[in-house]
Amino acid sequence: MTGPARRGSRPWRTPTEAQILDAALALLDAGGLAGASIRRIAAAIGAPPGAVYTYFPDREAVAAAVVERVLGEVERATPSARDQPGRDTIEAIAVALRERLVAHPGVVPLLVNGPVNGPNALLLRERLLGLLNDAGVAGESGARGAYVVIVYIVGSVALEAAEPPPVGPLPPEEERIAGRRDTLAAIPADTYPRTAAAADVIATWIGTEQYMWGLRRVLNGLLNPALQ
Amino acid sequence: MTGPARRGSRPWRTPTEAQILDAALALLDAGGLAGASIRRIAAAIGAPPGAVYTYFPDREAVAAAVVERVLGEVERATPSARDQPGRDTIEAIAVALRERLVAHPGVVPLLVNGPVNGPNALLLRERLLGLLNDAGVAGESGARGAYVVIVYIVGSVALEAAEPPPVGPLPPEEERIAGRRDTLAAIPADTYPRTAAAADVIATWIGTEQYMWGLRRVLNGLLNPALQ
DNA sequence: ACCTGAACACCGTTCAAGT
DNA sequence: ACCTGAACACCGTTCAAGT
Repeated sequence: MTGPARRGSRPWRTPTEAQILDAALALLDAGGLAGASIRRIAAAIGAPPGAVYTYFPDREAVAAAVVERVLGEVERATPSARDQPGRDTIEAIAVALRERLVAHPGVVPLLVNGPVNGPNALLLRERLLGLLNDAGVAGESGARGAYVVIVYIVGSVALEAAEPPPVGPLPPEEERIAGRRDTLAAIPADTYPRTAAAADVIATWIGTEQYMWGLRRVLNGLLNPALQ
Repeated sequence: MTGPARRGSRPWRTPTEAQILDAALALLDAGGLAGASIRRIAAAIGAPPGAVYTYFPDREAVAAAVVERVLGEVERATPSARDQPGRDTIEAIAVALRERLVAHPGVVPLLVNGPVNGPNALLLRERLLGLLNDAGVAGESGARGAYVVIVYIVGSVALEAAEPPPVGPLPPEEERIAGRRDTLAAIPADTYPRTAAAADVIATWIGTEQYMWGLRRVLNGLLNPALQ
């Protein structure tokens, strides 16, 4: 933090830093992790590869900044909303996180390839801790419950983004579910009878309905006093 | 499937295939994803880089085979155990999966970088579907519930393995928790008051106790008839 | 028929040499 | 003081040339 304080809503110190992150995100969206090389990012902004190292120490730092940018979008998409119950706001954050990350599936592997420690990540964690408290779960249970919610969100999005195609934007949800249904239809029912019987539901595992279904059960398990 | 049928308990057709996977897993353990290059794998078995392509079409196929090998260890570590309730066996599988994956943290990113579709993965899914059924949750709820369990396991392990150091074996759990406690102690309490207040619990998020705590709540939410 | 080893088109990162 | 562009040490993958 040697530069001047950040001003207004622009989160990056220099135009070039923002240009690099714009280019990195666009390349991640278009070509996945492999497409977002330092050399291609540099080429996209018309600079030699080495120029990137004026602003970021290494590739990992660029990745971390891209994650931070996307988490910032989630932060801004879910205003504090102090008037609704904590549980509803937790669900709103979970929905916004999935929505933003599925919109940028190339970013998802970055969540898992290294620690997520930026200010926006810390802010989301802080908010979740408060919301669990608002929902009636305080102290150690609140802190443990917040992590279960994080695990559910990250795990869901990671498995969803790991589906083919690994590059380019994800097709619409119905299309991906239809593709899974086709794949599942080829599974031998004699070897995997339960899978075959449940194929139509398994096809929808990566969809919004399953996400909300699971989120509600997870929150039930966390927030119901009878189950503590 | 053009080769001869697989014989006995050896899951790989040729010694060289097994050699490649041994070398890949050892390199993943030692140096993470970046350390397990095709060229290094080939060097480890004393072959030119191109030799790997006699057995695997590309790097992704090697990665998928390594994942399959680790999932096979889980399969063998959790015999069917038809005499205990479904819930207990689900917990046993969840424990075994985490144990095997944390032992090979370099394998974890592979779970998320592409689809996991091998026979051992399908077998684990099949077993989970049956166990949810045994635990009293059938039909659509059983199929949805199985995925929530998978999401919880994969999400937990992914976040745990994403902690530094990204290469080499993970230090003992207590050591990693102590490291997290030190990091968390540096977080400004005025900006993140709830994080600071809960720091000692947050430090343990990556530990066995949190994993079991969350697993039980998740299963409570899934298996309790009153919450369906 | 099979495998090798060289080659191709890339990487991330560094750093002397220029301005 | 800053940036460039070339260089270094790597990649994954292909394939002609050998045996």
